Amino acid sequence: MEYQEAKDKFISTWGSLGTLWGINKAMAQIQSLLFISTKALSMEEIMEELKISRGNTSMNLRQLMDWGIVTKELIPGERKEFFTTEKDVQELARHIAKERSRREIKPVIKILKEVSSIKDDGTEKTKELIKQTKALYDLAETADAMMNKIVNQEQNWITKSLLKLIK
Amino acid sequence: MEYQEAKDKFISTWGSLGTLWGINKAMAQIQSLLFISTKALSMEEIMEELKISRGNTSMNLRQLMDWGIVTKELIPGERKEFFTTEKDVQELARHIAKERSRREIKPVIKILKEVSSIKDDGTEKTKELIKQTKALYDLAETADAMMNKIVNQEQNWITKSLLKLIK
DNA sequence: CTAAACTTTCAATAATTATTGAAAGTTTAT
DNA sequence: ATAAACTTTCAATAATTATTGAAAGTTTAG
Repeated sequence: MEYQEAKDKFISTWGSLGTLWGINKAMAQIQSLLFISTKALSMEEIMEELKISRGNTSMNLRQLMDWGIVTKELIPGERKEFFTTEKDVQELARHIAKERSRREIKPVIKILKEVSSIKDDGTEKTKELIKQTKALYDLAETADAMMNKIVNQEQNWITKSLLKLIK
Repeated sequence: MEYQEAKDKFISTWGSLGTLWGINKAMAQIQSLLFISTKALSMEEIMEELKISRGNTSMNLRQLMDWGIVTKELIPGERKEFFTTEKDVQELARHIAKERSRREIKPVIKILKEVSSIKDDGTEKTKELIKQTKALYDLAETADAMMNKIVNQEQNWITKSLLKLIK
């Protein structure tokens, strides 16, 4: 496999994975492109490379910046803006996990808490609703806390101990 | 908040969360409904409750069965089929994690391995592609292994206790 | 200040994905 | 074997989501 084929394969795979995780294709592809680029890219270069429109590029770059994984870089003497993504995978994972927790998991946990706190009127169906949503609440809380803990630790400590556990 | 409101809130929240995770709305809603139901439900009851068509119900029940989180239950003397979901949240999480790993994560890991194994032609861009996809590969492998480990903990615990009992 | 260079916005449109419902298929009771 | 009870399939359609491109907005050089 040559460079170009490998590059295209990577970008399209990452793009389709993004879709499954609630991130749209263009957004995931722009991030992939930046991730393997050796230099910051301009909007023009991104459009050209991925064959997407100016508007699409602009909107998705903004979203990536909102997620905190892409940053503008001003190059002296250049009028246009250049973009780079976080290059360290650990840091990237940390950002993504943090955002997903904030945007998706936390709001669900809040609803689960509300639902599991309704007053028990003694009927079987109410008892079941309370019991099951309480169990989900506990699971979601634990999973969320665990994810944040893992993702916020210093790389080596956690990787080492987990690798020990796994192996 | 009364029972009906809490129930609706739970089903719609869970439904919209599903969408974010690559599971469609109807599928997530059917699972939620079964999750808080005190008894197995027929297709008729599910359609009625969620206001969805017969075809939609049938297709999504099948998908849920493919995921291994819903099962058919035959009730003696009844001609129609009844459905239940896994009621234990740990077991549910285990199933979902296992399926996601198999369907989404493993295939991506495979591509990452391929891409990161292209021959190094000495150019900077090839070196960068190899370096970055290799880093992602390591991260994905670790994360996947970790997830499976965590999610299988409960089972291991149970397995261990059972083994003790048997021996 | 003005014009060129560049970015953002957003209504229109395209692409994708979910849903319906009726016909075809299957199973079971008699 | 047949008819009723039930489930599945799938082409048509609806709903949702992504993308375009041109107009409006912004910044900077001169």
